[in-house]
Amino acid sequence: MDERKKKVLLAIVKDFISTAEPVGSRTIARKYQLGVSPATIRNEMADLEEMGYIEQPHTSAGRVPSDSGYRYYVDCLMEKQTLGEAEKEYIRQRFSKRIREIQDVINVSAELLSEMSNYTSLIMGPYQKSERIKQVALLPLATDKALLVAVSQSNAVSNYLLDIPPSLTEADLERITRVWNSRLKGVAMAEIGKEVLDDIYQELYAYRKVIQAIVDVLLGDGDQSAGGHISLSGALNIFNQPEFKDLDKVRGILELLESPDVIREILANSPETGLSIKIGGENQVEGINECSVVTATYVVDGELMGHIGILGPTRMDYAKTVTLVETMAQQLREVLSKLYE
Amino acid sequence: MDERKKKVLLAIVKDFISTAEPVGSRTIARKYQLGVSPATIRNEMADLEEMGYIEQPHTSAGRVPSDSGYRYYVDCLMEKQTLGEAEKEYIRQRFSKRIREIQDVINVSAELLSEMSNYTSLIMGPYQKSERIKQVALLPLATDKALLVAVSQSNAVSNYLLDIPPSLTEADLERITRVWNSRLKGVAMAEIGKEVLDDIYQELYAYRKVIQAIVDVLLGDGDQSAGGHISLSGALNIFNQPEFKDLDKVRGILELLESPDVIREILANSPETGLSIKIGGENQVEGINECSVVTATYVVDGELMGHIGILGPTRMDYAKTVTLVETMAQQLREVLSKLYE
DNA sequence: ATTAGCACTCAATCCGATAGAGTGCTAACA
DNA sequence: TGTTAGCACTCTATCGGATTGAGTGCTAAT
Repeated sequence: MDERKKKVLLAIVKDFISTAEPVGSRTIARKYQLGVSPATIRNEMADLEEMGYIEQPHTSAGRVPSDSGYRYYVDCLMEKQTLGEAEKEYIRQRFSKRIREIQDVINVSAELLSEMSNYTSLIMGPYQKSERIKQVALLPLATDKALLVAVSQSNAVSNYLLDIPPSLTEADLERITRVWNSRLKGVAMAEIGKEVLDDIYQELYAYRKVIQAIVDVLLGDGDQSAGGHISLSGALNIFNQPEFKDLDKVRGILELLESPDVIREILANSPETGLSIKIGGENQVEGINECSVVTATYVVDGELMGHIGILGPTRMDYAKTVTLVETMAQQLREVLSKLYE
Repeated sequence: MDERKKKVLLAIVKDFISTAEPVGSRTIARKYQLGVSPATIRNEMADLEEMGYIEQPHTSAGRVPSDSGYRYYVDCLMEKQTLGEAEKEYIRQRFSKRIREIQDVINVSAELLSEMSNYTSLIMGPYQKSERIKQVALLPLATDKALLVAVSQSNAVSNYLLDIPPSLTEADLERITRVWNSRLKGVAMAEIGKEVLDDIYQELYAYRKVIQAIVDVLLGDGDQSAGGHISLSGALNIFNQPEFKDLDKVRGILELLESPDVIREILANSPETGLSIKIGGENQVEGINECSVVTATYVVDGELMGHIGILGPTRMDYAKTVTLVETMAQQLREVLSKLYE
């Protein structure tokens, strides 16, 4: 892979990303100064095609990057980009209001990501398990039902209806709450292990069933199945992409995005740390083989809180998308840390 | 409007609803036994067109019902329909589980409506204002923040973050809660008028600011702007409609449906009681002039709780849709009444 | 009043010609 | 040996014209 081939590949990828049209040798020679004639470029292109980096939709069309072409671009050719001052200012401004609980932060982030990228943004989290309990309360609703209210460090509130033995009085509930709060304030959900519980059991042996129910509900899939809340924004941006001018394709994608489980799967197999870029067929999830996904995680206090990502066509503006995802993950870390202090 | 014209119009509407193709005189003569020749039907059709009930996409095409044509069909020609036993059973079965709080009921209803109609279902409610308060609680989160938890008669839980004066102690909060619950249990939100409040103010004069904040948040747009929660299901069903095989049309509708406010507007101007059918241009909302909306309200205990509706193309199966909406509104009334007892 | 017959209209479909973009190959050139 | 100009070739997209077929409106006969 000599220098000139790289330049040609870079030109093809860039041009195709911005025009969505197969790019020919003449175009490259004209728009990108390589100092060689179209014929030479054609030779290089033939080589690149043989290497699998580009392909031809049909004999007399220009070349289009293949998945591996994009991969090579992303790994070796792409120049880092940084957000403009105006964009940074816009982000700051959007984060400057309405931030009381974590869900506000998540929603704003999702909107920002999709607005600024023109693709679809996905955010998963915060994960119940990495949250610290700030407070719980049990409100009696009926003789056999109570409402469990759990507030996390980040002011996320969860409610669960609990079935309780009718014998429990209001005073009982208050006592459970009092003990629980005194022992478990600030403890991460995941750490509510047996040791901690034993402590409480000792004191509240009579109520062990209720305690167990509370633990189950807090740890388990009380709210959502594994993976926390899903926010999605800009799903309809896919209508902007010329490669999705086909009704069935659009429908397929939109149907996938309707399922939180699919979104969890899309986001889930990205690494714990750093950025992940999945290009076209690299995606495990069936049905988004013409899409790429850029994901990152956000971490607070050393705990993995969730994943964020952008989904767009394989012909996405990787440089910009990567910058956006990175910036936003960073923003999330900062804003959430403040919220947690 | 003689008898035969009605028959011809009915045939046109029915045929177009089921085939989505303009219907010609020959088709009518063949498929619907009117005992007359195509030529006669053509004459009737010319008359019907002059009356504005049908129109021609172009000279050599068949006829298509106009908005007024559908209107006449709905008002005068449509035969009532009733759900099959299998369908009723399916509804019963879907309602037989997971019903603990009102939102469960709403979600199941929305899914059922869209599944069974193949159109898009919209549900608004329950309205905060018609809910009765079962219980409130104030949990201290920080020195200047408290969580207000309000549980309604139907076990709907709402959470609000309140800013409170740092001077308030935990005991203060408990006292407010106790007085509030003893005075206002079972009172409808809308009835928290000045008289009731005066009563509380008297007892808790020192806390009047907090009380006022609570009232504001419960009554006002604490949660959503006027109109309660919005559930939507089956938005992608419009991909099934041949008249929406155009990307831009689909996009337009889907964009509208992304906005809760638009949905509120669509549902809002339907009458307090009974069924409403808005056909095409009869809809006030810009952008759904090629759609029809069938709506009804659900009422519990004499209180208007919310609106439900189905949105589909003007060429919708009105008979079936009406039956579905009516059935579901009835179901909602029943299930919710049980939930409230 | 109804109907058969017929001329007419118009969208949709198919077909062939054309234009244009782009390639690969060959031969010439530095 | 690498580069380039030239050229024949391929394939898609587009456009116009002919054809088809469904359906109408009108007229004249029943």
